[in-house]
Amino acid sequence: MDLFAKIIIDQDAKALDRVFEYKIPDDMQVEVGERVMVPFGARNLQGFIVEICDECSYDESKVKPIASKIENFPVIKKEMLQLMFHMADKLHLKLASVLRLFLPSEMRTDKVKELVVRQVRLADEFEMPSSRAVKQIEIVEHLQANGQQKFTDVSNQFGHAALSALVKKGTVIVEEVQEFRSPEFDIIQNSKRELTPLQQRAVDSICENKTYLLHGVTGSGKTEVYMNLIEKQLACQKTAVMLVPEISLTPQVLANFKARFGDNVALIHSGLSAGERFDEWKRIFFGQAKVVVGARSAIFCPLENLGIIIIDEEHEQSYVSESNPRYDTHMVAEFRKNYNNCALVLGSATPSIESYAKAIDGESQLVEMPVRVNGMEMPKIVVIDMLMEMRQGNNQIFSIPLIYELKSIVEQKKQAMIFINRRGFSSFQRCRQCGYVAKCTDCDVSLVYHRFEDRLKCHYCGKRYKALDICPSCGSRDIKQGAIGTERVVEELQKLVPGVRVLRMDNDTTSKKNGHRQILNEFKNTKPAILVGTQMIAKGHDFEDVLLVGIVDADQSLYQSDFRSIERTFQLITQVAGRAGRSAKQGRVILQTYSPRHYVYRFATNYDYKGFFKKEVNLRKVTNFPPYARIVRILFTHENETTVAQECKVCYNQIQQIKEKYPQDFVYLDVMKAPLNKIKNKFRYQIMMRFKLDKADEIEKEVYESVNPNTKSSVFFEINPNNLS
DNA sequence: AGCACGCCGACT
DNA sequence: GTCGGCGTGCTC
Repeated sequence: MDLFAKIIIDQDAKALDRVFEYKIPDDMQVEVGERVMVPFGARNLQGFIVEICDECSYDESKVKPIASKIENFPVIKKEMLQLMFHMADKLHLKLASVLRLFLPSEMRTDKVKELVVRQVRLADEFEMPSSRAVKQIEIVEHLQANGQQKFTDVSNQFGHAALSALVKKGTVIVEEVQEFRSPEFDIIQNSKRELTPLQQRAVDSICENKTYLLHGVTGSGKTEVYMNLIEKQLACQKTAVMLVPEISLTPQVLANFKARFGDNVALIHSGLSAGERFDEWKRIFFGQAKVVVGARSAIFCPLENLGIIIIDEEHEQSYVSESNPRYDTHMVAEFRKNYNNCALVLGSATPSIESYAKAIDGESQLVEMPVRVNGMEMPKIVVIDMLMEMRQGNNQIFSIPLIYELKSIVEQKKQAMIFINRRGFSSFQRCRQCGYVAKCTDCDVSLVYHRFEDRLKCHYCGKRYKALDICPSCGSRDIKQGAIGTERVVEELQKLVPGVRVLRMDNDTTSKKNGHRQILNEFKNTKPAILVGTQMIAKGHDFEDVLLVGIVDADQSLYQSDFRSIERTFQLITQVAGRAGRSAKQGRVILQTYSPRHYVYRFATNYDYKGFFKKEVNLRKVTNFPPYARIVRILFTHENETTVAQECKVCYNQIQQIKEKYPQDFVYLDVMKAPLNKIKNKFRYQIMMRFKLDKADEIEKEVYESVNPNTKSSVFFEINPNNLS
């Protein structure tokens, strides 16, 4: 009987986003998940088998046979196939574009790369070639000196003829070997430590196949808890994935895991070369690596028999992919947890409002670690009112108290960090006399200043306002758009605090290879020293001699046009503060702000997460924002502006009809140009909507289905987007 | 996506 | 006459 295969063509095009049916040749054995070549129109394309059946639903006379297999095993495992359908359905992504997330790019680029490498080595016993065969002798000597080599390398270096002659004689043996390049890492000793009772309790309470929220203050030793949980799983023959924000995957962290888990661990991070990445993937795929530690995309690793999934710093927005295909790591982790019937641990010192709300509602289990391992107090945070500083005649970046503290640090030959809060590129307008910042009357988020139009705009509803020239609150004309660059801060510091080494760490200085490590090493060995940097200094570096942390302009993240901006500010302060006083001496944090009375600073300085959560979650409830509402953004892009605008409008009209069906649920619906109206010569228009949760799934589904799949524009869906652009 | 088919303008 | 522009439509 004839067999047929349903195949997804590996092309990222809307028109091909469905299964195509092919006949399986009688002499071909295939399985679901395998990668094959198929004739497609005039071409031969790669495809993935997603189903095998004994009849076909397409006109049988038009069905072509599969041309050939690419590997002889399924590259996409069953779980991932289900995940593909799940993601494509929930996030409205193209099937092929989801599949591409599951495979290292090396497998697609360059026609087809082999999973195994042909290697040559000398036979155990052989006769030396005759003295006339110069090339052959060279090869034998080369192999004697260097051991096993790649077939292609030897053949390129010494010529194919000589090598195959040796193979024919049996002098050289060809083998197909998995060759793994292992990534470089610092060698350190296994730092396994005795657990504190609190850590032990956390480890013990995470034992079921549930979702856990591990809320542990900075310095409470969450990493040690994770490592113990992973060891527990390894002991019962299970595997583990641990996700860490890319920015935290420092050489030190990687070395720690390597020291603890040795060859059992595969590390996936952006510093790997393409080849190394592919090799790590192979080790995972074939079961040699049982633990995977990596950034966001590691959630797609082909581990089988998962026992635990850990998402460290779960509140980090980098867990939401912002380029296509857009996905949310939490959602994928939840799927894999259910499929493998294993535990999912979300860890953070400052959980996202959404995750903490779930724990409070009993959807996940809350595990708390409220005390630091070394029993130290959290550093004291001092709030400096920059408006007051200005009124007293200080117009500089640094407040008098901060300069004073910095000088004192230099005298003591200790260290300090200066954190520059710089998020995104959008800027707000602020009155320098009273601290007033303009907000949208409809959305309760800060307005973004658009220099080009000299207007203020709300990025949630598109409402436009006149730019400020007189402050509506105090009548002053002293209004500024403020964002401070790292270079300027360094310059100022060198002027104000002479005789100290000032190091800078930001995207510019860390872009070259190992830049990150170099700067941190230099900082470590220089005293006194000041390290100036952006987000990347906020994460997990422990320097014993850092006794002071300065936060230059905390408000930068507070007045982003984003409903999560207040929460993010709280998270940043807590994290940055955690850098000070990691050793015996208590640290100090100086926080400069123009809005000293904002509630976020009150809660942050008291390290009162729960108080902050209560206040914030209540605000979200009253103003109808997540987790009490859902925001959906549909983005249309096309090179022809009339086309996008028109197609977007048509879609909007459709959704307006849905809105009429659910008048109680819609809080907001509008069409507008996207904040970034044109990118790479493509115009961007968007529909923004917000509706209450009760019927959110139902409404969302109707909204998805109302979008015409045949538009010329590309259409992207985003749910509760982080930043709008 | 990419390739064929097809229907209009300007060139050896 | 025909070469070639890129709009439209199809690929199991």
